Amino acid sequence: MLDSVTHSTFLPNTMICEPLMSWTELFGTIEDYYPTFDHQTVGDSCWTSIHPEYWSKHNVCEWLQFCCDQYKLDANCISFSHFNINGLQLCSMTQEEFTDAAGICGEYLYFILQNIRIHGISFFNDTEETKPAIKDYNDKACLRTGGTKNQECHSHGRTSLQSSHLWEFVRDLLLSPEENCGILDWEDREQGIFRVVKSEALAKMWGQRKRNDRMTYEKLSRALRCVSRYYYKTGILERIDRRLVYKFGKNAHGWQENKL
DNA sequence: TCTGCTTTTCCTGGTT
DNA sequence: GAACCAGGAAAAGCAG
Repeated sequence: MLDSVTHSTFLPNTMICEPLMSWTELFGTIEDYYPTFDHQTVGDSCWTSIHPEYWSKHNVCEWLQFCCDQYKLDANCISFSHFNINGLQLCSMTQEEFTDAAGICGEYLYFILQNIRIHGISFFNDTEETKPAIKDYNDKACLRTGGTKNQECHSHGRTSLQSSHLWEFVRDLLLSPEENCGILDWEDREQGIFRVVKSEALAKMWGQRKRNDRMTYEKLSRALRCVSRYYYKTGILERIDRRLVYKFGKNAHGWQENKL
C-alpha cells in the first residue's frame, strides 16, 4: 500500500535541497503545514521539523521514543540496536526489516513512518486514522504474545523508552555494545548472569534516563535490590550471592540471544 | 480519591 | 578507618 512512497513523493517537483536543510526551511513554518499540531506532545524534539530522510541517529531515537510514549508501544519488542541508524537508512528499510527489528511493533513503526513521509506531522493529528490502527496493534500484540505478556500489555501500558523499567534499561544496555562501553558485562550469557563493571557510569546513564541529576550508584543499586524484592518475587531477577552480580529470572524476557 | 507498582531517599550495618 | 555494598523502611511519582 505504502511501498510506492518515495522521496520524490514527499518532495514534489523533485526539488534539490541542502542535505541538512530543515523541513521549515524547505516548506515554510510548521504552523503553515501543521496548524493544529500540538507541540507539547513531542516537546522540543527537532525531528518534528525535519524530513525523516534527514534525521540524525538521535532524531531516529527521539522518534522511536515518541512513538513508544504516544502509542504505548511495547519497547520490549524493539531491538534498539537495529535502529542505531540515521533517517536515510531508516527510510530505506523495508517493512520486513522493520518487522525483523521490532516484531509486531515494527509493522506499526513502519506504518507511522510512511505516513509521516506522506502526510508530515499532521498524521499525528488524525486520530481517526492513527488511534484505531494502534489500538488494533495493541489487541493483536496481546493476543499473539499471550500469557505473561498478555498481562503486561494491560498492567504495564506505560512501558516506553523514557519510562522503561530499571531492569529493562539494564537489559537494553547489555544488548547494546555500542552504548554499553564496558559498563555492564555478561558473566554467563546463557544463564543471564551479568556484572556491573562501571557502577558510577551506570548510575549516570540511569540518572540521565530519569532526568535525575542526583542519581548515584548507591541509589541505583538500592533500586535494583529493592526492586529485587519485587523482581525476585515475580521472577524477573534472581539473587546472586556475589557483589555487583545479578541474574535475569525466568520471567525476564528479551535478553536471550535466540529470543531477540 | 484510592490503590498498586516502581523508584528514590535516608539510614544502618556488614564486608573488603 | 575509609570506601563500598547491601538491606530496611518510608515516601514520592505515576497510572489505572
